[in-house]
Amino acid sequence: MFSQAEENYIKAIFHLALKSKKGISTNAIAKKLETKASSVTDMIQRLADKKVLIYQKYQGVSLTIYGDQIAAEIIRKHRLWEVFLVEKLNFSWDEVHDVAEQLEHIQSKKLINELDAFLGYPKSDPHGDPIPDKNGNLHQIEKCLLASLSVNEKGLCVGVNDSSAEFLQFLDKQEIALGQIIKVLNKEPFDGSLIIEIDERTLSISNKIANNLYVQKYEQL
Amino acid sequence: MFSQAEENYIKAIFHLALKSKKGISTNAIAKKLETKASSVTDMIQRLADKKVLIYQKYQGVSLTIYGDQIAAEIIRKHRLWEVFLVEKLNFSWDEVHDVAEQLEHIQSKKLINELDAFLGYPKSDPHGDPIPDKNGNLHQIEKCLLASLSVNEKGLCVGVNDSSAEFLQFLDKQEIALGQIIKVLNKEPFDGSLIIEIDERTLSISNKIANNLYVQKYEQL
DNA sequence: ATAAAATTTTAGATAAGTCTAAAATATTAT
DNA sequence: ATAATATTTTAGACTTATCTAAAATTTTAT
Repeated sequence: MFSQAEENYIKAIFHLALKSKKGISTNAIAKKLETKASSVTDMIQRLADKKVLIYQKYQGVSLTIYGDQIAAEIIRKHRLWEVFLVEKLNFSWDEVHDVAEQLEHIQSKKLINELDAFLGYPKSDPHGDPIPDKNGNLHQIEKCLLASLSVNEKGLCVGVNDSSAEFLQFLDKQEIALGQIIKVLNKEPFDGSLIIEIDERTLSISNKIANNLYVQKYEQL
Repeated sequence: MFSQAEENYIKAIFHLALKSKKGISTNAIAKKLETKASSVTDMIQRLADKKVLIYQKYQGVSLTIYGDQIAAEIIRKHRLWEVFLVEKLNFSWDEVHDVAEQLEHIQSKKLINELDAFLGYPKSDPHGDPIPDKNGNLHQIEKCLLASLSVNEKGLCVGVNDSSAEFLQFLDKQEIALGQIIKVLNKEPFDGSLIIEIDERTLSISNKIANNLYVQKYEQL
């Protein structure tokens, strides 16, 4: 059994490890959790004692298989609760995060498995991120950034890279949603912006937007 | 904002106050929360500083109006979650308590009000206890103990006094459930046991059982 | 290769919440 | 009314999780 603080560290390290492959630095964890490096050192020493991660002084950490398993369970809970909030309780996709951060710490195997069934065993959360199954297996779908598509390629909008409320609200305002087909009409070399066709509309989107939207290339569908 | 520990104290004091009217003693709180009297003294001093309760050394405590309000919110959350667990997630009424104890601490006004709507604004939880409304108003229905009925009186089974898993499982085994009509056929003066008619069956139940089942007298229906 | 800069760890402090043991107060019984 | 008993509070200690400031180590730049 882990405290909420411990669970937050485990989850943060798991997310950081997805993007880096190398040992996760103390500072990276501190930044992610908005805390001080010294606090991180304390906590990772404790988590190392509990066999959740491997730690060598000054060399950063990496989760053990056990640690990965725990992280997957927390992420499963977080994402299932997000689906629940959006599908059943009328939350919008930019409102779910803080509440899911709380709900992910509730301890009850039955609760989460029944919730999974109640929701119809969803495969991904409202932001397109995959939901680990009961055994912690995370099935990543084949996806790429919209920015990586070439002119005239089409993609199915399947996820967001940035889940901040600002970005999600921007997408809402532009009526860009998961499940839509996006075709790249043109790419501007100067600033990396894209002209896209979506839902029979033509839109211009910045490079930053295109680098935060995931699509599944059309030929992969 | 209150910590989970503080919320647990507030709720415990609220429940104790329902049954006693006088100031709630340190020992009573310690017993209810399975902790030590010295820990209780520490905590009630902190809660008194926060204006949640009135405290005079050696004289016990009583919640302020503010404290009552907070207690009602926590109880509202607890009971709404219980309804959710039973109605949507296939929990039985003897399984909900521990999970609801965790869920009641989740902070989100929107969450709880949407949950309330999603459940169809239930008036009582699976044990027949009333659910406070948004404003903390608790609408107690007219009810009495089954043991207090006279021979030949009928009552609608509306709640339990003891919510322990053992008692609830006993009721399940005997197929006694809320919403059923119970008629008292006979009362045994020697041990206080009752012969009752329920669901076209005749049952003998002990005095202890009859003192833990709430009914609404037939003429009040 | 060594100095400067950045990162990480250690040491010591703080706050919440708990505990045990001892002291203070209140209650009960004679 | 006073002694015995029970309850409550205080004092001091412990754990978790955090912080600041200083020391240790690693990385980077010249």
